[in-house]
Amino acid sequence: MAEQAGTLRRTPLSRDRILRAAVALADEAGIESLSMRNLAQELGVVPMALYKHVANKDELLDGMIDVIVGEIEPLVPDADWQRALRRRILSARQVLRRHLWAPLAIESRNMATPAVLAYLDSMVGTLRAGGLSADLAHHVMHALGSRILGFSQELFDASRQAGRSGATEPEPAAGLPPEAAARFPHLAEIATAASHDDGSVVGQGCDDQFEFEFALDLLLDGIERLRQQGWRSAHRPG
Amino acid sequence: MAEQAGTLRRTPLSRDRILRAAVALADEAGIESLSMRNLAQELGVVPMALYKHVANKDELLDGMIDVIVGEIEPLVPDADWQRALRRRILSARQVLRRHLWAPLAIESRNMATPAVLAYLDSMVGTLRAGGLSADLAHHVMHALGSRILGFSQELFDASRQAGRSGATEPEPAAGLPPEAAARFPHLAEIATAASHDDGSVVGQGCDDQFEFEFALDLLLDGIERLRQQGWRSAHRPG
DNA sequence: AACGATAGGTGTACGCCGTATACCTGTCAA
DNA sequence: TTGACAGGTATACGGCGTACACCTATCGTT
Repeated sequence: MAEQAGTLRRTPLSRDRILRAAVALADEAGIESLSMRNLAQELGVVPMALYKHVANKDELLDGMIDVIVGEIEPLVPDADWQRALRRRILSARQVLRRHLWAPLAIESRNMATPAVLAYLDSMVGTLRAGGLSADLAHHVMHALGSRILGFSQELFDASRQAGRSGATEPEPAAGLPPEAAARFPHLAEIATAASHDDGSVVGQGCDDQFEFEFALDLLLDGIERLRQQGWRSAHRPG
Repeated sequence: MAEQAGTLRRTPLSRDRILRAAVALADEAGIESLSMRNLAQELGVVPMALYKHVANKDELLDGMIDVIVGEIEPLVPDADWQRALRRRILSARQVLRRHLWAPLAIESRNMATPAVLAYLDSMVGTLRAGGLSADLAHHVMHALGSRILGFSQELFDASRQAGRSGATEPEPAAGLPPEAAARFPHLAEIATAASHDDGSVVGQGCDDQFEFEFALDLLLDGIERLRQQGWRSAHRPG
């Protein structure tokens, strides 16, 4: 392409090009194969060239997170704070479904990039505009936690596996193996409960999107109830 | 100690001794400095010796998780499912506060060890005994997510920092720096809200334990309400 | 037109990491 | 006495992030 002899130069590196390539590589090959060396190769460049544009790998990861935060739908004003928040969070979730490595990356970082802070700030703004006290809004942000960014760490979660290898298809196998089902009867029972048409098991028949919305609405409804009651923090009544 | 000349042999390795040493090392020095080499040195042994007792580093991490799951208080029967669950989850949280590396380790593993499954199974048992349908119990387990194991991934969390380095003291600094407070007014506002006697900011004055219980109770109360309503899943009415 | 600064890509090397493989050695059953 | 075997050792390989010294094309200034 741009690699012909002599005169034609390769398109130059830039922080932005690096970040987008890194996101693409993590999307396709999994976060565990995102190394400075692999990334450089992908860009047709020697590894150390990257360091002219990003300080180190941690900063690269921060930049990648900023890229995907930038993909979240902007805030849509709505008189109903619950609806506005819900909509944006579900948009964030759609973004993360395209970038399965992101939860692990976010979890492993220190989280202080301006893009993330701006996103969080606007979410708090929605809460305040909806009539929540600063006090309550504070606790709500903690309660929602990573759900605000569109993910939650499930304890039995097929997508975690998928997030490492770049597998996009939904992992065919592995509910409870039969001998485990005998040892853990309650897990076996709920594995087949809430299954769908196919009567399949957790990880197969279990609808991630439904589980996410179920938990989200449980929280949002509880919060709205507190707001209506004019909830005030009663702890450490100093 | 047991290292004297000739006759006295060093106390022999064992899987258990390795796991406990690994947990101790992660507790003290942070998970990022838990390498097979460091661990071996800690045990006065050559790195490859460990591989006679654990298959590889991933299995080591699984074993470490099992160790800490074993530290969680056993289930205390209670007529009130909410109280029983709450008590055990808060016990799990106390355990994790002693092992700040654990959330990151758990998050990064594939999660299928029998010890964890047994723990989850007993929690589901509590829900079922409390009158929740298998269906509802299933969704509840997803909704609680990692909170069942006593942690939640906060987005602004000082303990994540602490979880990497082995710092045990609660990280003195770092609320919002002043120029950030100007750019993110809502964050600045809630940072000082819900502060305590000292009027300090998120990460300083913010009471982790309170935030955890606030979110937990929000969920548990919402669930109990659903149970009383005889909630049934209405989605995908196939 | 010549030049020096500078931005950006290169090459080499260091010290970590996990772990495969082969080897040694002390213990104990036969 | 022997020989199998469990468990600790020695060496080595390929990968990682990245420090450091180097080269080179570009461009504003003289």
